[in-house]
Amino acid sequence: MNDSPLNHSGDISAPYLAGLNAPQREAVLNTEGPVLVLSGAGTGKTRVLTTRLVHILSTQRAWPSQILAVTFTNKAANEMKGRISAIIGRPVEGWWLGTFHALAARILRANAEQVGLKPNFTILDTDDQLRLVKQLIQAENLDNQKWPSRVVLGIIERWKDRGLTPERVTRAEQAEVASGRILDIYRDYQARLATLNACDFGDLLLHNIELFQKAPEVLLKYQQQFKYILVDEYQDTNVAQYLWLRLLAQGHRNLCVVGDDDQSVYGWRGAEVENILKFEQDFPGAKVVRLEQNYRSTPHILAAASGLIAKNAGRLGKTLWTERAEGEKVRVTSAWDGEEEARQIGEEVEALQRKGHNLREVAILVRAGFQTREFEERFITLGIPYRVIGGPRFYERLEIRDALAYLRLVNQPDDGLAFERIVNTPRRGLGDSTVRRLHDLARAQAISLPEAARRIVETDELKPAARRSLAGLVQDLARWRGLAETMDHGALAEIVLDESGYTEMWKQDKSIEAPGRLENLKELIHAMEEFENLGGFLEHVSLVMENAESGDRDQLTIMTLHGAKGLEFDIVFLPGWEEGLFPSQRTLDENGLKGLEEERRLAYVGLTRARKIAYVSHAANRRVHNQWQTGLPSRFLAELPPEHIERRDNQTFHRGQSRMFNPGLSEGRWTGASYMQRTARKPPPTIDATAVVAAESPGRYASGAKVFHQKFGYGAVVSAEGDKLEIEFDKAGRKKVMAGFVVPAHEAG
DNA sequence: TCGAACCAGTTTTTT
DNA sequence: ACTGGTTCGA
Repeated sequence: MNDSPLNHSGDISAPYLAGLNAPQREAVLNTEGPVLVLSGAGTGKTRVLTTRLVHILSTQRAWPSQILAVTFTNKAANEMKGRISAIIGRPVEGWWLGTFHALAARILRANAEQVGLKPNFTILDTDDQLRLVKQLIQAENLDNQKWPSRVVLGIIERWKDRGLTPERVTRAEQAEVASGRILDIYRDYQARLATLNACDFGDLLLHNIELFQKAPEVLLKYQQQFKYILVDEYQDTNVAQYLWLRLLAQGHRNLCVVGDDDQSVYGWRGAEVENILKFEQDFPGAKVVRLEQNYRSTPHILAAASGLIAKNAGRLGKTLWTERAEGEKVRVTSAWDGEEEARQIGEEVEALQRKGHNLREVAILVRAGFQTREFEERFITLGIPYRVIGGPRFYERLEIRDALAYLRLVNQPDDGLAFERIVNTPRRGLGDSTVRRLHDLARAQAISLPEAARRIVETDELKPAARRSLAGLVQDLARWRGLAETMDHGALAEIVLDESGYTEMWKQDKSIEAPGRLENLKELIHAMEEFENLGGFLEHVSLVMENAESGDRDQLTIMTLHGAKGLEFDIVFLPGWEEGLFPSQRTLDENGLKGLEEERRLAYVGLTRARKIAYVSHAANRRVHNQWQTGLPSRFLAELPPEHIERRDNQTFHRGQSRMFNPGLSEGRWTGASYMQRTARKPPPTIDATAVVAAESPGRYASGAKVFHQKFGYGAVVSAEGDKLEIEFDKAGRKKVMAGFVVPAHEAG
């Protein structure tokens, strides 16, 4: 079936093709050979993806089992499933449609022995990973202060993202981090995972790759099976995922990747924009389709976003256009501090409400999680219903992880990490010293921790009390395992939590969270009932667990820019556009220009979420970690094309504002940490209009001039450079301050 | 073994 | 300011 799809006259008139524009059709109909679909924001990407799958299926090019469709998130996978089943009129069954990790896990379960795992291997959660790494750091006598487990795990994960097993980490690279000590940890870590019959998320991919290399016949089988491969959000793939795809795609070479290089915002966790940038080289003869017609935003929003992203170098380049009516310009406002910014947005939201806008269609997109607080506080006082997306997930909660640890132990008797987690929860008098003993024994005998427990209770190694207690636990576990043979897993879970005393522990607990935790445990058991067996449930938990979506009530959404990728709203507020916060100083420090470009893409993502109106704002002062900082307007503000934005400065602030915008922000004159200065501890007062007006005439502060600052009090100018003053304050010491925020001392009042 | 006292580190997040 | 982790003393 290698002739052009266009020869199939039936294709063109198929009902599912109706309403697609020309490039979209091309993306759907070019089924053979490598295809790169560059889909800008709001160009109907998901529609193209699903239609393409339906097309392949309904022209009988392949069976569902011969199509591999890969997404990053379960949400995306579920959405795709839902849309496909809506078109084909039956549930999506027998498809290979899922996340990279879920699909890789499926392949790995079927071939686990080939890479030294048992098919019932455990997939570790982040918590397990961290505890493991911490143990290894201590065992290696590495300075825990200098190398916190989170950092070490991060390094290991970045290596894994790049497909580097310990043997493949280069010398140069290992020398960079703690003279190779981290590599030792990495090696230990992998060894421990092997003995635990466990793997982490990165391993799912790496073991697949190893499997494919070790067992070419297995690879061949999958290569032949997957006639068509489809990848969503290709710009977010890391090297390991790329290698995995490349291996699988070498059979039929029908690889279609969809993505947008301008929306690559996950570099910090290993994504490589380069994957999408070099797709045409990797897959010679690749057909490139550009989806550029935007169906989402107004021309002003689109132009503002396009103008901004045009500052990035090394793009594949797209020109988004729309047939939509002009709409409104992007509104830019300023505030004295974060509180005022929240107040302004709150007022605007109320105004929108009065105009009849549904709050479901309003979102506030922030750079960092801590920014949500100010808005929450404001909305509570105003009585505006809201929801914050991105809190702790159900399966990350303490009580859920504990309960799961019990269940994992029933499912996999040698799960050492689960054992360690619950050995003294609830309290059983089995503290550090006992656990250390178990570890020693386990290491000496090369057995698992639970196995060590099973053996040690047969000896007089432990004190009678500890021995009795541990023996009780060992017996319980064995008994539960026996029950698992015959009993429904939901009922079993209840018994386990009951008999272990875990439920009782929370009933006794008088803290305010305890009732909620008991609720969650009930919910957990409820969730289990939907699964065939315990193993299936645990797999689901580690790989496929979703946040329970709160219903679509009439409430506005607060979330991070990262979280908003792929979503859209009528009205979007983008607060906190200040140097240091957005672009984030840390990204700038760590990744330089590359980091800046990623931040800019994030800004682009934010703007393009809006269908009708986008509000951008910044505050001159902001409390971060309870310290007041003075922030300059983000350079991204200066990069928005002026003809597509509308300044909506409130009157008190207007004059000071214009000063803040002007001085050559886009010239990159100021770099690094000087963008944000740490200032005093007390909150800034509301702005005094006279102060701003007074500062209007430039150059009036000569060295030595006495000035007054709202926050710092009186001081003398040390030096002045344009708008930036360095001032020796009487009380607050030497600070760098914008001229707009001081008045001559004699005018202070 | 456990609670109180102290101390460091605070972006983004999925699987 | 707050949290989570570690350390120290009872």
